[in-house]
Amino acid sequence: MPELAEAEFFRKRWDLAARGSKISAVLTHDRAKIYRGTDPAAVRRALTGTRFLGSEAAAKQMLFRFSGGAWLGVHLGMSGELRAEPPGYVPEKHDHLVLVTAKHSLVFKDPRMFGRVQFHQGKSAPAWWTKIAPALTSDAFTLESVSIFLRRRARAPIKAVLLMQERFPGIGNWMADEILWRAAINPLRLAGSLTPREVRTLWRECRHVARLALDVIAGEGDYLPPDLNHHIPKTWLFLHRWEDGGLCPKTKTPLVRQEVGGRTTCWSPARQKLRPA
DNA sequence: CCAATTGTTATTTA
DNA sequence: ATAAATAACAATTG
Repeated sequence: MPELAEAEFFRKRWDLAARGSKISAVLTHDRAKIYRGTDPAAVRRALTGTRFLGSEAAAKQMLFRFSGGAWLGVHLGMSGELRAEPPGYVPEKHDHLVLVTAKHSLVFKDPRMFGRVQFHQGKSAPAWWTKIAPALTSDAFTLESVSIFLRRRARAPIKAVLLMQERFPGIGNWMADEILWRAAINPLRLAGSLTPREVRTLWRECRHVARLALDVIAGEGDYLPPDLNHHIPKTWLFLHRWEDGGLCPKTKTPLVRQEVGGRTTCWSPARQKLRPA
């Protein structure tokens, strides 16, 4: 489920519920694959008794910071979610990690277990966090960096290239389709075939969709929408991409679905032509 | 039983 | 050797 805006949504859920609180207990499903490379017993030991100091989201990941130099990383994979439950919550089958505070139980649920928990103890943030590419909304995400990247991936479909996290951190399947639809670029076009004008439009729409998605899905300030898709406007491709007989919100013509870059891709043939106009 | 799912990574192919 | 395509991972749902 989660792409960049969803990661921010779930981060805020834990943060607004329990930032500043003491962790009184940590519950783990020790056999769960989300702990690959991490020892759940060590996480329990290290976090119990600490205070939850703050958090950040970047790309599709979240970093939670605790007193004593403890850092908890969460990647939600395909089916992960974070919730804040009342105290006394009893973990269910797929609740692989629960941080207990006086007022809430912070739950990480992930049925498919493509998600991941990482842990680090130290003064500064761990390398697996700091090496994440600069955010789409930051000044470091430049037109030139996109242009160079597209040239290096010239023979791959642009849809597949947008999914590459080392240049487009946090873009997943639906965001890639939304960006290409807004930019009026066919997902099958090879990255190296885009005109300089198209590359600029694509770059601008990456930033635009990232900003819109963050505002609409994760809210602003201390406001958190009641659920992920609560405020998504009908004008977005997002709300029509899985409908049977779905229509393009801009052209009112039928949408098409086809596998591109290994993912089911939705686009509007009337708007996104194979040959540039 | 078959196919599907908003992700990542190892392996295979070109 | 490099880059792109494919399979695999796991669980659930239709």
